[in-house]
Amino acid sequence: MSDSLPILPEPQWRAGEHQLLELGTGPGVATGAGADEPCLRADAARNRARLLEAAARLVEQFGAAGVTMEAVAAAAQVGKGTVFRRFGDRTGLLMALLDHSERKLQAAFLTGPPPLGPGAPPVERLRAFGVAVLRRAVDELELQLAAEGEPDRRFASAPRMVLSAHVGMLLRQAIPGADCELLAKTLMGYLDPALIHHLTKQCGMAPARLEAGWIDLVDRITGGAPSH
Amino acid sequence: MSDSLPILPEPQWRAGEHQLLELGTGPGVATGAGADEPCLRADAARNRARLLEAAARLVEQFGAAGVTMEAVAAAAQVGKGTVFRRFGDRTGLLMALLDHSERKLQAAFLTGPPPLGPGAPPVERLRAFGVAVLRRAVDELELQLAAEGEPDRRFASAPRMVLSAHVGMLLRQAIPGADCELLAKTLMGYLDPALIHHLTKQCGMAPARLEAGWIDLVDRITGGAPSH
DNA sequence: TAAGAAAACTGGACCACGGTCCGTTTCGCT
DNA sequence: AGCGAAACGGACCGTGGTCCAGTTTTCTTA
Repeated sequence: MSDSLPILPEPQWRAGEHQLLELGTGPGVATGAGADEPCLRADAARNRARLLEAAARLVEQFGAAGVTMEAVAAAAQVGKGTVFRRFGDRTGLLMALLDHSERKLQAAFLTGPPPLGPGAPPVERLRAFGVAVLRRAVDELELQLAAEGEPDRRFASAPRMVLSAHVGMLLRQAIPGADCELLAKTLMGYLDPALIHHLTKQCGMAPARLEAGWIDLVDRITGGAPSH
Repeated sequence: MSDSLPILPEPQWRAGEHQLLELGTGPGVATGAGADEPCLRADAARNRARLLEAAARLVEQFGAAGVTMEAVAAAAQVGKGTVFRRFGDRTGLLMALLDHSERKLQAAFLTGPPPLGPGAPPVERLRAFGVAVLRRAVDELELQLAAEGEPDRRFASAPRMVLSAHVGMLLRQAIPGADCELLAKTLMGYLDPALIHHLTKQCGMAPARLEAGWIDLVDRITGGAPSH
């Protein structure tokens, strides 16, 4: 009975998608639509590119709501099944669309210049981190919102976990005695796209106030730890 | 052309649903399936009760995923359109299902005994509040998760806003100078059902640690404000 | 380098579910 | 009883997601 099922279709979407920390290869950020797909058949890679391009076109034309799996497939002249095979589900496609700026952010705080990157004291890096995420959010808000899938996958997504781990690391440096894992989740909660959307778009709060709120929050949580 | 549309279907689902603070009528908590629908036609009220009962049955039988609008309608011997007319959408139905415990919680911290209710110092009330929400979450986790609809409605839902407002009020008492609205959202983020699910079910974190984390968080944010 | 086989990919038919619409029925009031 | 408003119910639609038969690519072997 074990030979009838062909070893599971093997979810190979996720190959090359939002990987966690694989950016020790080159000096800077990937230059956009370069060669970043390691092991993908020629036609598959081609179709993947066409799908992403089509999806991006749909986004800027009709907004995130216009990114329908069938529409993307049609626009890319590809079968619907192909879209799902490549990206798993709608959420996966949207996340792939966000992947580029995601990596840019990761590179910035992992290997970039201070105060975001290494070199500055942790509390200062924390402050810069939040501001960077907030600024990035105001651009891609719609996409980021649409990319939030089921509630239980929100926190399990690779990009979110990278950010959370980074915050946790900085917190451990700033306040070694605390439960930094939990505090990191709290800080990340402040940067939830849905919250940002709610506060800026529905409550009409100015982004500057959000940034100030982040600074204040970091200071409170780190309890006036030495910032330099 | 203006007489053809009957003045808008008038979204009267929400009548009697998760209202904000209407609980000054009785001494204690509503006794379950009592008379809490003010203005609803007889057949409508009857069907509403049948629908809720059917939905609850489905939840305990197949879990929240089993609460399909068609299944609920069928189980209640009612047309599908009726379900939508009454509850607006799936989210509305799930929220109605949670309404009861929601009101119990609200009553507890609004008019109940200290330390949750009025009478205790604000910081202490904050601590008790978080613990209460965390404890409630471990029961209804699945339902609460399922009831989270679109990301942009998460923060706009009436129950969530009530809790947030309450936390904000306590914070204003504890730390008058701060941006308490923002800090309240942060604290509420810690109590996000999706986060609780992630930490307890996916990361295997013990609820006790979450509760301790809440206490710590409150203390950090209120900056050692007098707790008595 | 050519041929053959296995693995991987493709694409569209198919399904389930959320949500809408509108003709029909029931209720509550006078 | 009669009337208008409200509620009912199920046909209908769009979309996310699955499945599998057929095709293409790549690997192996000669």
